[in-house]
Amino acid sequence: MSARSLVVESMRLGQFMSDEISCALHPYGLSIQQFNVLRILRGCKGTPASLQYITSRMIHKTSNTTRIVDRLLEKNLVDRKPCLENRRKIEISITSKGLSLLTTIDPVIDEKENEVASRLTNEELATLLDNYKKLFVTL
Amino acid sequence: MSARSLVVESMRLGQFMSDEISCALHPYGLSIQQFNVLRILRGCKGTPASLQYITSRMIHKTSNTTRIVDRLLEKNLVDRKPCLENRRKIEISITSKGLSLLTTIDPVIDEKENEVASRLTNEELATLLDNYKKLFVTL
DNA sequence: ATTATATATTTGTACCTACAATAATTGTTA
DNA sequence: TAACAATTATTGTAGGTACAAATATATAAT
Repeated sequence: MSARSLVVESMRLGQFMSDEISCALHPYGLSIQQFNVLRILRGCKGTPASLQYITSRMIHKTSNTTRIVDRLLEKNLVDRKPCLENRRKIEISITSKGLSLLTTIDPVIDEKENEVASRLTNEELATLLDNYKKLFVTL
Repeated sequence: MSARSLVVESMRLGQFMSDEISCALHPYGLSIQQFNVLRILRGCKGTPASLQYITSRMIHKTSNTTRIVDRLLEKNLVDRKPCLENRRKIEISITSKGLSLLTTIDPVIDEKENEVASRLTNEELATLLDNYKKLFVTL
């Protein structure tokens, strides 16, 4: 019986977290996936990323990264150039407009994350993350 | 730092659970949401449900239940009738075809749920569910 | 070198989510 | 009762997910 609860409540919690972040991002016109891609690109510190690399770091592994990047391009938050060494690849990088948008959003997301996490003690949080690891040993 | 992990890993876990179930449902041509609606209707034990009621019991609160029910109707898994007492409402019920499909699928889902849950001891599972409750006290 | 295979991205389609607007019906109230 | 508000469901639209197929390029094999 609690096997079912585990599955259902995990999905509910994931949805809850996703809703919290989506809602905080809404005023900035970014979806959670667009935000994610921007943060991945910032983490590259200037080195442009391929679509493949971005996809590998996303939560939804089968997201269609091409189309998410399309929307970031329309807003001039990222650049897209063909890769000269390997013409199958494209090089995607965050623009200064994208970086400054992230700088604005950062504290908002940090606060939201801390607010949610504050409902658990440090010990509870550590235990929870530990149990997560046991649950998806796959991959 | 682990505040961010909490949010991100909770989303990942939710996605993982959702993928596991979706994958198990795939051979039966049902999406996880369609399956959910069928199970909600079975729980009504003959009493037809309104769209509103179904929506209130779904994981994604803003799902467009009208359109999910449309797809179940096309497959003759549910019935839809206008409600005579309140003509704004409609009455949705599961058909015998829907019930027998659920009977077929039940053991497959049970096994999947048990398989995932078996990665934790009973005590870990109880602790996990307990922490979930602390996390979404909202609503 | 030509063919086959692998890699990297794009495109297509069905379904879903989120949000807003609309329409129909019912309830309330002045 | 007429006007206004609330309830219930439907429709519209933009963005996303999942899966499969297509395209282009690169690498390997014969």
